[in-house]
Amino acid sequence: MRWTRYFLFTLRDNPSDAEVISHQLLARAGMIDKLAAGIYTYLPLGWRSVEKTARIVREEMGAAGSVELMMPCVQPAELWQESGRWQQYGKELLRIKDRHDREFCFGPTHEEVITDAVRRRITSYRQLPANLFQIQTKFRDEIRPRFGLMRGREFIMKDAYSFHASAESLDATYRAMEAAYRRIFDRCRLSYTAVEADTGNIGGSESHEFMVLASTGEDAVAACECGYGANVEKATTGALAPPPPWPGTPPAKPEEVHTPGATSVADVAAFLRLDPAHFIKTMIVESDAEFAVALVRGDDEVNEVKLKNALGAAHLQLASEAKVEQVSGGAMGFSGPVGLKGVRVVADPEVMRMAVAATGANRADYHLVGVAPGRDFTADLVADIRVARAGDPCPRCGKPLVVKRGIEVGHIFKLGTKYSKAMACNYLDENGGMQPMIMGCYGLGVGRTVAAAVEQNHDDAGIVWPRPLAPFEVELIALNPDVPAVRDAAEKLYAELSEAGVEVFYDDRDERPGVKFNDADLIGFPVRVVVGKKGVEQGQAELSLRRDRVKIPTPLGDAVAKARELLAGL
RNA sequence: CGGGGCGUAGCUCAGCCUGGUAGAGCACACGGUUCGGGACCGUGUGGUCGGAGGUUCAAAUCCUCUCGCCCCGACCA
Repeated sequence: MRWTRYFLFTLRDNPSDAEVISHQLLARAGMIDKLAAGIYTYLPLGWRSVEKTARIVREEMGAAGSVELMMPCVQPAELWQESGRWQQYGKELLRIKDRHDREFCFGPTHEEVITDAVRRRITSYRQLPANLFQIQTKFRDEIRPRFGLMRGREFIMKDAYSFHASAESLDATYRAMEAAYRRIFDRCRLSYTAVEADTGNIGGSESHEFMVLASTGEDAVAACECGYGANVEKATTGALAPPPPWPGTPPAKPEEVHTPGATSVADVAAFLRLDPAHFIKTMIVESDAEFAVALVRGDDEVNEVKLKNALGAAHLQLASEAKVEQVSGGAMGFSGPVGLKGVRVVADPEVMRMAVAATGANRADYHLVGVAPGRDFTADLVADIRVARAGDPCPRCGKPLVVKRGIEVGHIFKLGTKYSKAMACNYLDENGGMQPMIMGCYGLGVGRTVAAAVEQNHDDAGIVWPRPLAPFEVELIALNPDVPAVRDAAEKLYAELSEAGVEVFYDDRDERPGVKFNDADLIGFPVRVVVGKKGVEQGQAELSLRRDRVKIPTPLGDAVAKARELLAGL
C-alpha cells in the first residue's frame, strides 16, 4: 500500500482528551477517531489491527471446537424480560423504541439471544454439547467511558456460549476455552496472566479473567509466585497476623471513652494510642432490600464485591449520613456493632478472631474499648469481606501476595443454569427427563486487546507493534522520491516485497526525512526499509527493526530476503 | 448522579478577569531555497468564538438556560 493512496493522517499533538498512552498513540498514529464519548471510528490502519486480532481469535476458537455465527446488535425487550435482566441491568442497557413503540435494546451481551436460538433447536442430550461464538459490536452505556478503546461504550468483542448436559462436559469445554485463550494471547505476543475472578451480575460459579499486565490497568490482581492469582475483588488470603499486643491491660467490659471529632480509624487510633488493627471498622450499607452492617478489622477495607455476594444483593451502596444515624442511633463516624438491632451484621473472620477491640459507641464523639467479639456482639454472618492487600499471606502457600494492575482482556464463566432455567432452555436426558442445559460463556475484548498491546508495546517515539497485530509488517521509506534513481529503487523494492507476499506500507510522500522517520516510529511497523540517495549510489538499502532501530545496511538485491528474514525472527 | 474543569481555524491553544475591527503555532494552497530525524523565506485559504435567549450604543468577553466533552468520586459483562 502506498501512503499517498491510503487514508492515513498522523497527528503531531496528543488529543487533549487522551489520557492513557494507548489512546494517545492510537489517535496520533491515525488509527482511531473519536466520534462521541466512548464511541470511535476505526480508521483503516486501526481496523487492520482489529481485523488481525479478530482473525487470530477466529482461528483459535474454531480450532477449539467453537462454531461462528452472528447475532443481531438490536434485541427485543421480551427476551430480556424473560431472563429478568430487563429490570436488573440498569442504565447501562441502552434501551430504544422502534416506530411502533416496541421496546428494544442495543445488545451489551448476547446470553438471551443465543439461549433463545439454542432452545428452539436442541431438544436432546444427544445434540449436546454445543459451542457457538460471534464477533460483534456491543454497546454498554457506561457511566464513565474513558481510556480510548480500553473502556468505550461501543466496543468489539468476541463472545462464545456453550451448552451442556453435564457439569463434566461444561468443565471440558471451559478448559478448552481457557487453553484457546492462552493460545490467542500467546499469538498476540502479550504478557498476561489468568486469574480467578468474581462472576458479577452475569452469575455463575467458576470464572477466570485474562489480564494483560500494565500500569494503566483498571483492575488490580493479587498474585503469588506459587501460581495463585485472583482479581482483588475475589482474592482470598491465609490468616493474617494477629494485631500487636494491646498496650497495658484492656478493660474487662466495654467502656465508653470520649473521642471528640475523631471519626476515622486513623484519628481514633492516634488519639487512644492504639494500633488501627485493634479496631473494628463498621460500615453501614444499603442494598435493594435492606440495611446491613459490615465489620472488618480497622487496618482493612471492606470489599464491596465480596460483601455484595455475602449479602446476596444485586446492588449495594454506602448508607447516607441520615440513614447511618437512623440505623445506628449515633452519628456517622462513631458506629459500632455493640447493641445494634434490626440489621444484619456481616463480620469478617479476622474480626471474630480478635480477643479484644475498640470500635464506635453509636454515640457522637464516643468510642468503646474492651469489646470482645462473640461476647459483646454477634454476627449474623461471618464471611470474608476484606480487600486483600499486598503482603498478605497467599491462601495456597502462605507466601506474601503481590498486587499488580491489569487490563481485563478476556473473561470466561461457568454460568450454570441461570439463563437456561429462566428461559426454559431444556433438553431431554437419557431417561426422558427434562433438564435445563448447563451453560458457559467466554468473552474476549478484541478492541481492548489491541489497546492493551499498545499499552504493553511502546516507547517514547511511538508504538512498537508485535508482528501479529501490526497493521502492516514492513514500512518502506523512499527518502528522496524526487531523485529518479531513488524512486526507481524504491518502486522496484515495493513491487518485489508485494510480490513476495510481504505486507508492505510504502511511504512515497514528498516529505522531509525527519517527518517520515518520526511517522514511522509513531506508527511502529515492525520492520523498516529505507532507500536513500547515498545508499542507492552504493547499491544499498538500510533495514532496521522498530524494536531496536539498529541500522542494517543491505544490498538492494538482498533487501527482500533480508526483510523476510527479519520478520521471521519476530 | 455528586464535585471540578473545558468548548475560539483541521489539530494544540492564547484572548475572557477589566466588553470596543477575532489571534498564534502546527496543518493546508501557491512560489522559491532546502532534503538521512518533525526545514526556511514570502504570499494566501480557513472561524455563525458549541447553541439559544438576555443585559448593553457595542458581547468570544457579563448574565440565564441548554448541548457536548474531560477529570475526580460513586457504578460496572
